[in-house]
Amino acid sequence: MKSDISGFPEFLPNEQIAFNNVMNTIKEHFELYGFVPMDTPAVERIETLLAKGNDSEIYGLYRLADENSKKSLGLRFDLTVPFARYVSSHHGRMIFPHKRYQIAPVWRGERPQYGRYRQFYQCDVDIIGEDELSISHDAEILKLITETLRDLNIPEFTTKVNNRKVLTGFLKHVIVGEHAEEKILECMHLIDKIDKLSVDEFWKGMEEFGISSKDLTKLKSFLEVEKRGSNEEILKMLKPLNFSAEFNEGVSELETVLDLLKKFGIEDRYVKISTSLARGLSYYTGTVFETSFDDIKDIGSIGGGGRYDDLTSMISGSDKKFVGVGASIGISRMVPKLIDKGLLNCAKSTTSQLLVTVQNRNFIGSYMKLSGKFRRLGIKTETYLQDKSLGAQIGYASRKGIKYVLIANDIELLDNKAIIRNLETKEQTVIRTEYMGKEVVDLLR
RNA sequence: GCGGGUGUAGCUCAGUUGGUCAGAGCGCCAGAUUGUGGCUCUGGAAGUCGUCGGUUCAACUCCGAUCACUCGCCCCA
Repeated sequence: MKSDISGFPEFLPNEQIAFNNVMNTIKEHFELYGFVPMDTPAVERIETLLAKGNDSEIYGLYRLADENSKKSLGLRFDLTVPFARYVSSHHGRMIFPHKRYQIAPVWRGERPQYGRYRQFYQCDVDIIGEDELSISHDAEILKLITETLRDLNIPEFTTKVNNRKVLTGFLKHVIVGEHAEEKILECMHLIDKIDKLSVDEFWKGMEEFGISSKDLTKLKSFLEVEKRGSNEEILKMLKPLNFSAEFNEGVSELETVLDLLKKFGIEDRYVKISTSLARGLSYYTGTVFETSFDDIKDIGSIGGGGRYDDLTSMISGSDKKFVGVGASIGISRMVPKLIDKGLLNCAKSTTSQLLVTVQNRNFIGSYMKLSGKFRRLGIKTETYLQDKSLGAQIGYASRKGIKYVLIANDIELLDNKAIIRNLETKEQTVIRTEYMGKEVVDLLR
């Protein structure tokens, strides 16, 4: 992937087609589950953005042209904050549970590097309810994400699942005193990074939270549970730990979600309990999950999400409570990687199915009319309008990946005859062009 | 925000201690092949060597500045 402006990727035609195919597949799956499209402005008020992110994440701070106005806008850095704002301003006219998806670019003011951009697409799905939302939706979202990724024909992937209450239920008991809440959050983030750190680094970091050595031993065995077997076995080991009521609730929710997934027909191999998974975002309160490729480790996660018990409180002070569960797929990171590795088909530099070649330019109108007949049959058709030899015209089709060319000289044209050549098999078929129907559509498939 | 690297044709890059060093491969265009692409062969177009300044008889080569891109860290998708 090359970008002329650092962090703002651009694709060549064949890559863009591959990217859009991925995006369309995701969109189709989201809609198959009844999620409605949603779009919001690229900018939000700075106050809204700062309610969640920090300054460095907001790429480009724009002040409105009116110098007297104190209002300033910034580019969104995710799709959740705009969604929260949207809900808090339109909830009176929305129907709950509300299911929406949004596939759109976001911008971040971070330094770019491989697999990390300043502009990238997020594919978000969320289900949001007023006051409460069945935990079945957690499983539904996981099912949707799993099926979507599965149907993308990408390499093997696994989704790690956990429940925030499992972690907080434990940590609340071992981290107490001043600033306990912040420390718990920090501690969770450290636990989340356990795979990236060395054993020494990790436990050295843990010491800073003032956890007793007895509790650290507990934590250690707890974190190692995930390495010991199947989800069922892990749950069996977690239950008797009985760290606190909240912990038990988390384990029970985790069990419910996994049980539902089984009932919903999602195979066990796609989902794996990970007791160390927390995810960075602070608003998650229950189920959390994160998906990565099994064999491609250097790009991090390709998607993730979770449950949040209070979406809009960070935006508005209203007493209304909106509970949601959502997920996001990071296609801007995933697609270029798959292209680099040759794991995504990007042989075609065109969406055309047929090229109508032009041999006698005096009949250009007839060729165009003929093209129109194919278009009305739903066949994506190009007419070759440059003054080049037939060989060059076919070469053009071949290089772009157009599978069929139509060849006809003026005599054939007047006789309502044409040759359809399949460039992959070299097969040629003579067709009649006055009344074309299903047989032509089948031929060009 | 902090710390490295690189900048020569559309792309990937080579250019020896400053002195025919402005090159190769791929791609592109044309022809061999007057209705039919990929292969092969032949020929062709294409670069103010990132930019500005300095050192020198001489700079793609050395020095400085600047811009751009890039890789790590932080953070994230």
